[in-house]
Amino acid sequence: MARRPKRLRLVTWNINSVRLRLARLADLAVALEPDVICLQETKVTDAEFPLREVRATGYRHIAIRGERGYNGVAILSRIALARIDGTPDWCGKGDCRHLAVDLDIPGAPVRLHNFYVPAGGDIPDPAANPKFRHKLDFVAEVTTWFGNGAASGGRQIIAGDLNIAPLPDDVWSHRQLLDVVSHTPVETGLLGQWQATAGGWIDTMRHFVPPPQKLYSWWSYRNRDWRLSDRGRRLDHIWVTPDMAGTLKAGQIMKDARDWPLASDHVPVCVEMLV
DNA sequence: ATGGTAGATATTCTA
Repeated sequence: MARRPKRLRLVTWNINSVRLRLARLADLAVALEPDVICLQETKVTDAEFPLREVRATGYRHIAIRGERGYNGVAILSRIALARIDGTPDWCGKGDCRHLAVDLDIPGAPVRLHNFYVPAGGDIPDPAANPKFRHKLDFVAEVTTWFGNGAASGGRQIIAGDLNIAPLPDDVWSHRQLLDVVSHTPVETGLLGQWQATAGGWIDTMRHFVPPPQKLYSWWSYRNRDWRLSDRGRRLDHIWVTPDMAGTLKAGQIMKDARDWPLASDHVPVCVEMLV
């Protein structure tokens, strides 16, 4: 007898401090009713992670990898999950930028990766800027890892703040951002190589909203009126392996979240699948 | 060309 497909609504959100924005997380849970939420920049150690408050929003299954003050990723789920141990220590830095879990969908498991790629600093020159060097090395290492078989063996999802806006219509001005970290050709080229692993990951937001429509997920705090100037970039992504193409049902970027009280500079990105 | 804001932490770093 055929298995009844399960709705999987997945959100990725750079929350920029989970402790500061717990109320916004609860709002997100009510507004979108995601089954799984991938968070980046939780900025909290595992010992200090607000587990009780997050469980109270309805997410009983939680995987966390955090450190003090910076970085930090978490996966919150209504679906049971099993954490994947032994993922690489990217660039040997011991920082908290990647979590992988298997979602317990009976008869149809899905592996989920949550990434927070280094932002890369201000100067797009790896010789002059170690943060940019780190970013390029990080993406290259991840690409090698997936290319060497980490992506083989079934359905997988990559979600997270990849800190790269790959397409010309993923930024407010392609021409003006070619020299700006997040949209330089070396970065978009490397991201393309990563995306080409696993037989070609599907960019789910662009599956639903193809170019030349503009699509952003981040607006700087430094713009006085973010909506008026609309100088956005699409830094947050959800990719799926090609064998999941038929599961994609809807996608949306929750732009209104940028106007929430005490907003993050990133907004939630959401995809719905029937898996 | 510059500086603008935000968060965690400690008076500076990261984004």
